[in-house]
Amino acid sequence: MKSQATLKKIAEHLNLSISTVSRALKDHPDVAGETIRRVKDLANLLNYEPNAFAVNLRQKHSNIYAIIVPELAGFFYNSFIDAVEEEAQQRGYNIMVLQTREDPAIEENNLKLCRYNHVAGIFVAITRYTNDFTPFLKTMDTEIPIVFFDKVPEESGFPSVSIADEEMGALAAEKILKSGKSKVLAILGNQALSITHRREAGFKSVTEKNTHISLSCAYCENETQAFDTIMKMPAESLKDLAVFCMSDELLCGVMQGFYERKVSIPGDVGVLAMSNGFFPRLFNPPISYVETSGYQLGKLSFTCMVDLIGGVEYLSEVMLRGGYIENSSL
Amino acid sequence: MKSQATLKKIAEHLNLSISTVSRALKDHPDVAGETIRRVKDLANLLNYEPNAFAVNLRQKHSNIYAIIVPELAGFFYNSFIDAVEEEAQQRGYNIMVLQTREDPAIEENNLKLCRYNHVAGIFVAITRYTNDFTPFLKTMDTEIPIVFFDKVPEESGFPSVSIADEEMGALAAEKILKSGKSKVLAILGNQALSITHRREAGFKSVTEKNTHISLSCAYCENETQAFDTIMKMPAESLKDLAVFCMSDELLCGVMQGFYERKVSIPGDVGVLAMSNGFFPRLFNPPISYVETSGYQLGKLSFTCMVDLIGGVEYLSEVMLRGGYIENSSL
DNA sequence: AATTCCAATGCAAACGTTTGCGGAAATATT
DNA sequence: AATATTTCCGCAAACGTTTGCATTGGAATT
Repeated sequence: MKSQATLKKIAEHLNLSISTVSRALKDHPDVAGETIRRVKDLANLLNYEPNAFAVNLRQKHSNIYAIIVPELAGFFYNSFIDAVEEEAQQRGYNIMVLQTREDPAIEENNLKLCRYNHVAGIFVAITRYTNDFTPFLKTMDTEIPIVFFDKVPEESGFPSVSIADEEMGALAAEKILKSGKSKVLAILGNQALSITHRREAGFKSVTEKNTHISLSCAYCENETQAFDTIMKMPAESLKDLAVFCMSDELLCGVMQGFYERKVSIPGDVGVLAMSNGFFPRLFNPPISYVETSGYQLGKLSFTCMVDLIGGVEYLSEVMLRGGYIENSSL
Repeated sequence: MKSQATLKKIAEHLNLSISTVSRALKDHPDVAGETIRRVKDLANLLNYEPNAFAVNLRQKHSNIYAIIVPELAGFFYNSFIDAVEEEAQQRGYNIMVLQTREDPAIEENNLKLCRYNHVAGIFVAITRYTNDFTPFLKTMDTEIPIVFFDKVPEESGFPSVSIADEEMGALAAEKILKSGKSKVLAILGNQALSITHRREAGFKSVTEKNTHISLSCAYCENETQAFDTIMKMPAESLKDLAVFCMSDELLCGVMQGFYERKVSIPGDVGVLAMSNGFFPRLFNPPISYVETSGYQLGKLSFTCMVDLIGGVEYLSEVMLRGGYIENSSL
């Protein structure tokens, strides 16, 4: 039923003008206290709720921030979203989450949706296949501020917030060396991704200094490939080995492989991951990890967004550091 | 910068009326082919994109569906979202995801946002504390169709799509009995939730028929409580025992407990869960489970939504069945 | 008593679309 | 050659707000 209540209807009921009603509802000093009361009472009675379309059309922007991520699955982005949502709520903004499924075409479509809806701002972690940034430039042209996070464009110049991947990679390598294993295997992600480059570079910067250990690397697109990598390893190499997994997804694959092959951790093989902290606890033994906090990344990204909207000109590329959480896998 | 291109500007450039431009862009038969071409060319050149605010204001609804869930973390809702998104994309709709963090106040606020933005429809899994449904009724009053899924209101009368919890609970019990263990422990969720009631009822309907086994139940709010439950069990009870976990979250807690206490699975203790299938693989050994597919639930919910919009009057409460996936934990 | 001032309200334009209706020119039908 | 039909286009209203600028009546100031 219920043709929605509008300012117009309230105005007619009360023999007031639309403008007065509008102002009354926002406690504008120009309108008499008595009138404000009457208007608000009736508005309540009629369940009046402003029409966002009209409001936004008038003010030319909405109070919604968009977060675009490759995948919702996993726990990293969720904590990021939590953080951003907290900040947004406080300021009366809302969050809309979009996922790209690692598909640049969907990513482009999502950006379009954001433009179409004039969102207040966009937080985006790009897909692993994104290399054409014109859709982003096009969006920025419409004055919609964009903050890249986690998966950020390789070439700089965009406002971005990410993990200090090199440093964290180096930290991981140091811990791995301390384990005293003679062989090291690094399970890395897609080679096309800059995040892989950076973590790898950091990791190698440390291992290369120690010539007595032998390092091998495997690049895995996903959990299954990580699993296969472990399954295909000759048995003798599964001794005196330390494995570094640069992501949760890879860790999951690796651990399934180790379970399957019944290797003893940390006796024969030591394991260290980079993670948000959710998955490492699930394994037996719990996995030691270098922490990459999505939550903190979210908080940081939000302040970056606020800066951007405030007109800060220097395009900052912020880096976030995390610590080492020791469990019993190394 | 960039004052956005509008119909008006295009019209002025081409000495046409706004209406003709509008129609041209949607290939209206009333406008000449030649004109259509000219309009579209210029629109492209100027990067014209319609203003959603204006469009929506005019048509009184948006092309966005909202999905409201208690938590994004975990994998169940993600697969649900995937499914709904697939269907929506095909029809030119988009999805906006909102989370309530199990807080009815946030839930109410999210509903408000949906009303405010006149979304095309809402899919909602209610929080575990939701018992006042007036915000939902209020929303339905505004003609926004709502489909409840997974966590649905206890009292019927709302269009809802959920797992056939009783049946699945019974199936789980049957499998557990087949394991031949003499003791059974059921790790159940919050007692206030109808989902808990239903799964428990189904489970008990089977176990009660077999008087020779001893069943105990533990109600756990979260992973930690499940973990604690296991940790507090006397050692002697960890023999000849089968454990049923009604959710992934609880399974995670339980398995950490078992790891910690070094119980042999399935030798001493058998484990069976209800799950989407993601987590069970991660454990050692992989856990057998009764499957509850979020993906299928999503597909089903969408058709339910379409029905609802199509004006189907009978308020259906659809149930989804799943099979048993045998791994090596029981 | 005339002037100024302020408090309270209304007018009207604007935001960018969509769409029913009507009109003019061109074409087809007798 | 007159009428009927079709083809193409524009007018104007409507969607629900917000807001700069009047306007009104009455109180305060001279």
